[in-house]
Amino acid sequence: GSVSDMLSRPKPWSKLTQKGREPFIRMQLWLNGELGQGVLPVQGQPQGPVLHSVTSLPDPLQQGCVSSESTPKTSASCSPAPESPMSSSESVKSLTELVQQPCPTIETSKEGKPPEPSDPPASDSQPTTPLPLSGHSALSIQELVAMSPELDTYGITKRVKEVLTDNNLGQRLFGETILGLTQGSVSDLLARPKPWHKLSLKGREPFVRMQLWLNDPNNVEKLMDMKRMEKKAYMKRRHSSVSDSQPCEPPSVGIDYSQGASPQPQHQLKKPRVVLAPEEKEALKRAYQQKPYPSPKTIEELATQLNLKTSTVINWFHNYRSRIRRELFIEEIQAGSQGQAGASDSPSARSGRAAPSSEGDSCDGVEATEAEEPGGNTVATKSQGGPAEVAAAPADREEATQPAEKAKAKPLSSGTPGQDDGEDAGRPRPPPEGLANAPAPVPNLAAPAAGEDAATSATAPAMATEAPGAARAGPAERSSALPSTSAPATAPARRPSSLQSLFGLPEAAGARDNPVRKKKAANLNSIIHRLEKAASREEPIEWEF
DNA sequence: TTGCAGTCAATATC
DNA sequence: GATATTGACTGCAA
Repeated sequence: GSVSDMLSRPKPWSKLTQKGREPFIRMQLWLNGELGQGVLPVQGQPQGPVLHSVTSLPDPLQQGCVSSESTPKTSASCSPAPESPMSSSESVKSLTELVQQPCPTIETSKEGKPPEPSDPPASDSQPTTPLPLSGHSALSIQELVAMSPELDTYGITKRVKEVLTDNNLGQRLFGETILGLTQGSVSDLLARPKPWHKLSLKGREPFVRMQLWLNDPNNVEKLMDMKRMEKKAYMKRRHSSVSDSQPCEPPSVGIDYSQGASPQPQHQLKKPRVVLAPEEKEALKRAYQQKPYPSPKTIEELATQLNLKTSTVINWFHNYRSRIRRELFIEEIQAGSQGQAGASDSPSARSGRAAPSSEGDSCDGVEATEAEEPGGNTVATKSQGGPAEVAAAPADREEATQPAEKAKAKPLSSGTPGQDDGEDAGRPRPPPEGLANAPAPVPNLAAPAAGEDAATSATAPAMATEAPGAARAGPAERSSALPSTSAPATAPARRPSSLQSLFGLPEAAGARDNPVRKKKAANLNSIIHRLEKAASREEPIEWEF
């Protein structure tokens, strides 16, 4: 719809916002042949991200390519003759050269504003966001992201971590300066990188930036310089504030923002962060095990029973699903890189990193999944329960996903099945029950009733069948993979070698994770999702608590 | 409307 | 003080 509208009623450049200009830039690039069809599957990718940083570029940078000129000029200004469709390789080559230059990033931010510790990069897309590239880089980074060969995200993060550690550089500085991300995001990214093919274009950007950053050893030096400057600035401020006290720093925490120009009384608006109690988490996890995609009604009930806001419950499920998925990715990667040691190794590896997480909640799913398929049991337990059926298809015990948690739960408590909610033993409720003792009103999601079963069982077989071959179609993957799969899959193939040199990569790296695993995971997600969908549609039976 | 990706930012932990 | 965790939010797509 947007495309149609845009094509039929294009707004004049001058009336477009930066964001609004993006599509035109893309079109121009596409017309120029700089963006091969498959190369920039913008569509596949959740909108705009690609040019996101372009829009957020500091003006000076923008001028490079995304100038006030009419969009069409854009590419022209960046790259040679607009008419002579620069071959991707050529364009890439030029980009490469640009990129290879010592990244101006640091200087930029440095000059622009002394890295004031306090300055919260305006909420908007990091106006101060350092971009590792100069002028043209604005677009270049986008292009690079779109055209880059498959990168080994795991390897990149590993290297980055090493470099940061070796040089005693913090995630915050690195994130804000090089990636334009906050410390938390950087930490998450470094600890749990998603495989390249599962990343959207936007999601790939940080990795490309990291790779570019790694390519130039000088960058480390620059970052260290920045660190020094930051420290200096901090000391200065500290001193000054100590002497003249007041105005500056009381702001400390949340006030930074208000100072800017927010007319609203932010302090009051600030709502306290919700912190779920362990019992609540356990309860939610159990609910998740039973139903990763709870119906609104179920959510409502959960919220009521746990005395939480429904939005909190919803968010929790979203986050949990998402994070479990990521854990799974890591598993894949690790499993893949660690000499396919086989499933066996994963558990340990897992425990190594994920486990640490407190109750290891985050990994729950993963572990389970991995450990997986305790499958067998699931089947048994779930007798007729939805997923259970699926299990029927040996190959796909994947469904274990949900049960997944179980594995994890185990440690928690070899709980007695059925306890708290007076669950009936026979119930499919995942053995994990760790929470048995769960003090809280842990809702017990009973297994779907007959009705659902019917539905599920009906579907299951079918899916099972298709599983092997169509594995990748799994929903989980589907969504995330769609864009990536389609694009990257093809792109790398015909990608100019220059790109490889640019990224200093031997080639598509690691992502070649264990296909079997991938398949299983995809399959699993697919099955679960469908089952849930089907089950919820049925409605007849609600989970019992 | 729902689910997801990507993030932020508060808070917990090391 | 740095890093890890996690609830919430934004923007999209289907």
